[in-house]
Amino acid sequence: MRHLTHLRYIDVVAREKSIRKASEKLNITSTALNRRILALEEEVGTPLFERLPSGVRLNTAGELFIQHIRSQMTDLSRVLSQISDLSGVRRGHVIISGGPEILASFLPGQIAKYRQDFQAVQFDVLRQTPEQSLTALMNFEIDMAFIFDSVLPSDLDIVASVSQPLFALVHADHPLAEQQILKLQDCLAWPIISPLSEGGLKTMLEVGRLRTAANLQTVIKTDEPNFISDYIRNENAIGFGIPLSFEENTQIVTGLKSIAIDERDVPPGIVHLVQRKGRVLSVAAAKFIDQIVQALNKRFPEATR
Amino acid sequence: MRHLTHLRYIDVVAREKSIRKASEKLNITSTALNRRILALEEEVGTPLFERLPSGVRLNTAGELFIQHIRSQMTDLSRVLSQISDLSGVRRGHVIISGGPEILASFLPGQIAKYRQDFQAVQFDVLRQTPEQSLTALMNFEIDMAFIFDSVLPSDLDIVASVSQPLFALVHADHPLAEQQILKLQDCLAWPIISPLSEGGLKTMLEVGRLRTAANLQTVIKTDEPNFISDYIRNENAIGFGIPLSFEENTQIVTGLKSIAIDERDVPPGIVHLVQRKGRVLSVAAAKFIDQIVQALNKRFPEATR
DNA sequence: CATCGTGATGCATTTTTTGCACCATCGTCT
DNA sequence: AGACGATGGTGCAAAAAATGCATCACGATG
Repeated sequence: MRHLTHLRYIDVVAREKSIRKASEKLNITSTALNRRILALEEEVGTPLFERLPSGVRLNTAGELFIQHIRSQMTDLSRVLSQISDLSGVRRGHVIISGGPEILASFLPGQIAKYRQDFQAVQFDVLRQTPEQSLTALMNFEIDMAFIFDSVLPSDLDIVASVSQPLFALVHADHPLAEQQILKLQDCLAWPIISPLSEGGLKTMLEVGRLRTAANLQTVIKTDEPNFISDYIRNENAIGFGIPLSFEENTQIVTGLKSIAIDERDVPPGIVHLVQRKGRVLSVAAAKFIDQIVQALNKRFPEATR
Repeated sequence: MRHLTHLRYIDVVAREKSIRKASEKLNITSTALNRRILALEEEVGTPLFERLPSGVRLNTAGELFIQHIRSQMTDLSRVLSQISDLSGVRRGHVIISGGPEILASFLPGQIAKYRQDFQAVQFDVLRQTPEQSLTALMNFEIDMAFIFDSVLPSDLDIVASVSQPLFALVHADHPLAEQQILKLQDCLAWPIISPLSEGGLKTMLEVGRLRTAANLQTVIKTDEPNFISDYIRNENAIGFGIPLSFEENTQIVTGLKSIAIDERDVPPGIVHLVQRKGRVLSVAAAKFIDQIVQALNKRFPEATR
């Protein structure tokens, strides 16, 4: 798409903050790229970049303009997606980001299910912090994001929210495995695998620790649900997670057991599925969101809204 | 703007429904234009126009695409307006449409007032039926429209609404001129100037006629407020209009008098100021809307919302 | 059946874009 | 302090793209 190419040039320069770097990435000479930018600035009537000895940087006008460029590019790809949808085959590209909690069990399953029906749809799955996800959304870099237990700015549309209580994860042979519900105090006797990054799970557990004065013995810090699963098969440790990170009936599939933590000890966190406010997604992305929402409603009937 | 030119080509072809006609309008040969379109279709991967012996017509994909094009063009001009606003001078282009009732007194006054502050802003004022206004809004041809007493589709944002009771217009020497309020029956003895086009004023008057069984003697049909003003200076006829079409104190300026019709005879109509839903207007247009809303609130304190 | 108007196409020409070599400027490292 | 390297900007020739002219093929119209 010739049109798109022109726009992409500016976009890459803005991202690379250097004409020469960008020109390499785009496989053209810096001369050509430089001239395009000068020509564009001429047309707009005002410089869009500040020239620094170390490269270029967007000025205010440039920020405004690049925002428009990016919006145009994603808008165009949405339209092309709609057009290709007219001929029957659903093509498209869906870009999603989320934290480690969300990338483990639920999302891969949903994408696999979606791709059973629409094989021509390609997915990009990014692991990002909530802050990264939010700026990526605003820069049109991703279509949607899962945000776990974080404050949301007002320029987002919340597509779905699901309440996620804290669960302890233990081996099926663990002494606690037969409990229906656990107090945080019950966990004191065993080594703990606790979350590493700030926010989300870590905050939840922190709240619990303060409420119950339970001094948990952390032996490992990690955010990876899969690492936790594998580890507690080897030592009688206790890991923590939210239902979205694990299979619906953990024990059958993996020999593990997930046990709810008493909500009086740890109040549930909330996972939001968000998109940029007012943005119209491609057919592929919109349909995928439909599926996600449906799946959430089915699996967490009371916790979803 | 080179970019804009490319897009405009497609847009004009779609409007003219003929490559040759469009090429004349754009001052290029049909060959060049034709090739551009073929190239574009190649890039998109599917034809956008149906070729007919009488010209071309957009197909479904084309409709989708042209919508995107138009949205892009107006979006771009908005961004450029914002950018030029950064340097202090407010430039811009505001396109407004409305029926004859709205174009007479209120709107010219408001535009004049706005241009006192911002001389670099250019206005296009179109006279259109409500239906034309609505399609023009959806096609990004106009920034905002005044719609008088018509049903509004849901893909519009109503910026302001003001209730407009029916007024009779008479010469200052007319026997009825001293009345504070008129029943429709009072008008039977004089020749009537009634609205010509369907909708708006005509509907209001029709409702009154049915309610009161007043058989008004129409001698002239016209929609032009200025014609009505001029005519009733010459014959003791009665015209009708809404406050927005006339000066605030008619009698002083023009020797005419406007007298409210009893609202039990004719319920007031509503004038809506609308824009396309979700569309972000240029700085110039947004500021103008602010001014309009403020002016409406000031002049019709109870009738505005 | 001739005529008119439509979009498409081959080819020469014009315009635009690109690449190379080089310059001026500034930060950085020796 | 001075050499070095990286940055964006520019003159000029080559390459590429867009344009215009003449012409074709097709269908509607009178």
